[in-house]
Amino acid sequence: MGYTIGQVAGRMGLTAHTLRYYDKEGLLPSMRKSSSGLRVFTEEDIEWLIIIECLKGCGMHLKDIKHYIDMCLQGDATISERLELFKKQKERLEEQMAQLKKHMEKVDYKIALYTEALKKGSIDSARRNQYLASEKERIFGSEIKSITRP
Amino acid sequence: MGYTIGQVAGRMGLTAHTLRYYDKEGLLPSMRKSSSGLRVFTEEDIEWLIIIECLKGCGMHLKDIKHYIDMCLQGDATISERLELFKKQKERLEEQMAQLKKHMEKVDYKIALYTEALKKGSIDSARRNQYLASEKERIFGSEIKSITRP
DNA sequence: ACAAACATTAGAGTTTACTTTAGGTTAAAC
DNA sequence: GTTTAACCTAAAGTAAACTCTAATGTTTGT
Repeated sequence: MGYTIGQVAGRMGLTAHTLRYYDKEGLLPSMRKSSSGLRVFTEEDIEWLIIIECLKGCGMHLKDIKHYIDMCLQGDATISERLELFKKQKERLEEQMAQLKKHMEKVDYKIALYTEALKKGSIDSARRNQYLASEKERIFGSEIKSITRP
Repeated sequence: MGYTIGQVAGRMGLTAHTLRYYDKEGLLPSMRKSSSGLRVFTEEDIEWLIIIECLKGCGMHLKDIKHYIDMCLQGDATISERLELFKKQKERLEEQMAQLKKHMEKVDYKIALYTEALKKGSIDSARRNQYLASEKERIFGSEIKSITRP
């Protein structure tokens, strides 16, 4: 009673290759093989896969997922550690979110600039040079005097 | 009159390796070398670096940055294409943002679950099994009947 | 004039999460 | 009973953006 790797792959939206890879990486602790060496997926394996998908859905790396699985196998003693893991993950996500927002601001600025340029037919080089000058000032301080273009 | 690779690297917060890599990838179109083969960074090179940093700050891949630089070199004729590039980048960022928000929701759920578990000393296996069951239903439909754990 | 600090190159290595390939074994269908 | 579809392993390949190595060359300071 069980599923073949192909059946599970199809159902889970993964490839058989990926499932073998997960197995090799120790993400499927309940995996068993038939006498002839074929993987037989049971309910338990599928549950682990669902957990893996959930954690991937948290943006977690496979290494951390592996660590989580190992902790699960150790039982309730690791609950606080598992909570910590998710808290750290939340921090990571928040950082990424902040980063994305900064990126978005820059992109919006560029879109505004180029939308304007498209109207005029050429980019506003005064504005462009002003940006470069201020960045140079920020990065090089007073080391650079000339900020004009050759 | 110019800067050495080490000076620029230090000032820009990059390594000399990275600058050589950028040069090799064609991201520094104005790079010149001294008679003895050493890179001499001019104002213009630094301006390109500032532009590269800005675009990296938009979350853009180096390949797209290279493309952008090539378009800049072609002048005002490419303005509308450059605008398109940033609009596409904005879409990409919005997608990533949506993804991150989904991740965050899942992580928050896990934190709630484990915070509760920590209080009780063990995880709520009824709740856990309910989640697994609903996911299995979603993924496998009616194919799986038994949803209990061995 | 010579050492220390800094530069050069080509090319190999790193990371993550797969994906592909090659060469074979097993199971299902007819 | 044979073809074919699906499976196996081990190992190499991929992408991005560096990062490092080794062997060598150049510049600067004393």
